[in-house]
Amino acid sequence: MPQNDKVRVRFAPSPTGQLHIGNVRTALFNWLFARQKGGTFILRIEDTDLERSEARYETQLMEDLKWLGIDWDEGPDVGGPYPPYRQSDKMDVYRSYAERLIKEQKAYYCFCSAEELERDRQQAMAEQRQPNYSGKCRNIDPAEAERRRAAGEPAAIRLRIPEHPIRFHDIVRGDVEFSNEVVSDPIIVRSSGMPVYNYVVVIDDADMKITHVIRGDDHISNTPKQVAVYEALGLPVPEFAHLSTILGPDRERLSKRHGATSVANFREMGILPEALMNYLALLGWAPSGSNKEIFTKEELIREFDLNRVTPSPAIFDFQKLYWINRQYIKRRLVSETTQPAIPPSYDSFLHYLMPLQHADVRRHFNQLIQRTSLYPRANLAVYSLPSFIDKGWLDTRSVANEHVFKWFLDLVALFAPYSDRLDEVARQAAPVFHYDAGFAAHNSANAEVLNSPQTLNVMRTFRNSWLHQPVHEWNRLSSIFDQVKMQTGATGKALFHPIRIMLIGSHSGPDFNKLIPLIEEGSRLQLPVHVKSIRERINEFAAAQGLKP
RNA sequence: GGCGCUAUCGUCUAGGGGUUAGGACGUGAGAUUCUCAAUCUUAAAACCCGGGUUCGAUUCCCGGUAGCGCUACCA
Repeated sequence: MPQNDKVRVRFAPSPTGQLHIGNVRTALFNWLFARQKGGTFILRIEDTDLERSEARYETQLMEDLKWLGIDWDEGPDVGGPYPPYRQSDKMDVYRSYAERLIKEQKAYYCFCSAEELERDRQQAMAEQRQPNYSGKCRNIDPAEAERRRAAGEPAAIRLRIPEHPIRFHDIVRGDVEFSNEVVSDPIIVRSSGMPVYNYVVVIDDADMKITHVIRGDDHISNTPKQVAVYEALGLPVPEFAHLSTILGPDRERLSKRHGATSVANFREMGILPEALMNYLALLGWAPSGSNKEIFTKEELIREFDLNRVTPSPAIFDFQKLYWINRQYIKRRLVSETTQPAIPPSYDSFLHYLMPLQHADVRRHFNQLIQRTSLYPRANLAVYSLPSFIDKGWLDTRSVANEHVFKWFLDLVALFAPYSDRLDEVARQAAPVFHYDAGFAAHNSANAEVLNSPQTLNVMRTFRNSWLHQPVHEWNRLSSIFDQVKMQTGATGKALFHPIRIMLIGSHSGPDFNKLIPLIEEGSRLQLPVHVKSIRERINEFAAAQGLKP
């Protein structure tokens, strides 16, 4: 075991699909451990399965990690002292180690066919025995084996498992021991010449001087085989830490049918990266005796402790993630308003409010417009509105657009605290963009308010006050409400509910002091979807309702 | 089937031989702003079962049960 050495850990995903949240958690724990110990965090791409590996997943995986705030010191893109960092570039190394093992008789050629092996396995299962390899080729004379190979007979290479129990230490689970009875000689190189995962992973980890192997506990049963490889090769065995599985609400391994499972999914939902990191860190780990829930990245690095990681599997709780996300959304909004030095512009929107990449911002804007214009009787199938934003609209930082962005900023700032996911903002803000007077006047949800005795009077009075105010400055807003209050005697709900129905079609919604200015300002902007002014809304409502002046 | 891992409120967890078993999410109730959301207060809610060790076990040991994983010429 490497002593006094600097910590070196690695995250070794296969680029076969979207980065799964369980793997992200593994990456995070490796990274936190490395950063705390002042060690090295390595990214290695495990693409020995050439059939399923794709280059695009490799790039995406790196982007996902960066988005989350995880950086690496060595990897396929940045290089490092122990290249290559992609397994497919390393085949000859694996082969030469295998030849060495054969020469030292620690491994041997196996001529059994796949069908033969499968038959043995089935039989063992039927007889309720451990399905081990029979050991048939174990004692074939090396010279004989060479002859058969030369004759063209296909052969895999198997490792000779020692005759004693294999034990290793696991930081999360303590000492683990496997009887050699249950670990039968594993294949390390296929008859095709392709080496097998359980073998290459050892060589890679040893070559890269990995000190701690932190990975998912689905590897725990493989570990004895790997330890045997270390020992056969005479390489130092690292420390292991096997992290528990993340489950869905039904206690099955978290998968797509449970909803979001990839980093990309969470990003699209408007989960902030720091919220995701915070939540994931708390899934299977908690600091001693602490009641803290919200941790900055720095706090996580300082307080993380591999020894305190829980061995039991954890169910992924979306509700708690959303709650944490809300905490971070609020924090962002607060820091935005308490830092007046930052102009409320496109840039600040990009960098402070929407923690998203450019493409994401564009998509969120699009969604905002798309969804809102469909409200309220939405047919979600009709989801393709003009993608005006893509046409460089966002990139043109003209003065006019600065106003638009400022307005969007206010819009998001008004509705974001109502949301625990950023993608919810669009839905919340819908009434600003879409106003349907007929719906407002006849929606059954509004019936109770509409039928109450004071309602008509309040609506009429508000309408008159508003329409006869020549200039509606925001500081006059309260005086309008005071007027209506005085003339009708209505207060509280009786006052505000009818007016809100008239203006946004629903009796509940944000504070008028913020909402009305926002609507008025929006109505004067050149937006792709016209925001109806208060005046327009009042008039349309009156027409739909048959309201007389 | 075999082997392995795991087991504190519904969920994430703290704790630990004697505790009113703590916190958070969620849930219920109340307060509050015109409403909803948010916020605040508050309530209900847990040591898987059986043996052993011990004066005492939720905590330590053994067994059972259940869940999950592995059982490949996948990673």
